[in-house]
Amino acid sequence: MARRGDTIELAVLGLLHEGPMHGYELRKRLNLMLGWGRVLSYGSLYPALKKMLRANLITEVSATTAPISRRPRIVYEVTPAGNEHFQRLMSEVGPTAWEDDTFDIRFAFFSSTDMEIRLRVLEGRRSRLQERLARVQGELERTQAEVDRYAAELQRHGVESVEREVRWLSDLIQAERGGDDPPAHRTAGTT
Amino acid sequence: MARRGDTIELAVLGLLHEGPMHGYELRKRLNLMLGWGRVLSYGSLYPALKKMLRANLITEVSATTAPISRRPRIVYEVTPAGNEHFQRLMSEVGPTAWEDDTFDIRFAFFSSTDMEIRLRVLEGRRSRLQERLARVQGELERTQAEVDRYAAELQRHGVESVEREVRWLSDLIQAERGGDDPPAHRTAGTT
DNA sequence: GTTAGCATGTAAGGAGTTACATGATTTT
DNA sequence: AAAATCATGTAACTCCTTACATGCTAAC
Repeated sequence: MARRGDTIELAVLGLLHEGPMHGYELRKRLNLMLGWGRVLSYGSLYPALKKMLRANLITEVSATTAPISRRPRIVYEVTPAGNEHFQRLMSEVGPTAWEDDTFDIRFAFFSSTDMEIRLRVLEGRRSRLQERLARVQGELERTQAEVDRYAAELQRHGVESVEREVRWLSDLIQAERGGDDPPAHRTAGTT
Repeated sequence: MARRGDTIELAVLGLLHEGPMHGYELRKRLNLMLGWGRVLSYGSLYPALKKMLRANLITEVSATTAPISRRPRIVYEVTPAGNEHFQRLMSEVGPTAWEDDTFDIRFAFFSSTDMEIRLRVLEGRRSRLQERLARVQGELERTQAEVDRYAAELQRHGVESVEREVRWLSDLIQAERGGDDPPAHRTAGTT
């Protein structure tokens, strides 16, 4: 049930979807992919991998194309169970499912799910943002007594950013619905 | 030296700058102010307040305007030591000082510091973002082999957002330098 | 041959959340 | 009088980061 810390699990399963990989590489790819927030450390990746091994979500694969002499790199592969788990995590709509990190990871691996789920995630994220927007703007109207200038500017910028993201999500939702080639540039004027 | 968890401390001191407040209210104000990221819980606020009491950064103040019958609300006030600490934290440029949360809090309390520090923080944040931008774009050129469509769209959106923030920061820096009234646009002449 | 980067791991600790526990006050 | 909200707190737990520990391989 989509606990907070399943983020790594989701990311690892998603990446391994592209093919077998070892820990070090997994970490690099991930940090590049989510380079704007926090960065993943070995201290959390390796234990997570072991845990996933034990849970039979991934298996070690003995170097297919590996030159023999290298330091024993442990290459992992998704198991069928892992795949199921991935699909389940992707489709789950727990309370934390729309938070920033979680959303980004889900989005990054959209290719590995179907449209139904993509739409659910996109729409869920959008409503969540719109709720926040409404709440903040409502509370601002009531509390507006004395607003510090800088604090106000921060608010304004925040609101603007969220509004931008809402528009972005709307475009993506339309693209999904219209069956367009996923995202990139919106072609003008289809419904 | 600006550890990660001084965030709450900074926020509390900054808010109490506006006048005495009790815990519950502190929390509400804070969550409104930083409503877009994580939300502060009692479980972290109250212990932090106690710790700050012990460190003599704040003191309990026995209800100035308080109607007597209410449940004993513990109202806090900044001490001179707390004020010094606040100023020190604000001006400190530790490795975590430019991360999202920390930056937002600092920015929100800009009114309580002087321009020199404001510029340092704004410029620091901007360079940090520009570095990230350069690094990511560099790595993208090298790794460009097969980029998944959705992953690429996420990247694009991320880059765009960061670029926007850089422009925002640049405007603010110019305003500070020019001695303009702080931010982008000014609500008619209050204060 | 020594530094830099690849590669895997562990132990300790920080920071904050959840859930629990309590009780007053205001609103319905 | 019940429900909501104000108000303060504690304990357990989760997740992650930091720092440490190790050793191989490539480049200079």
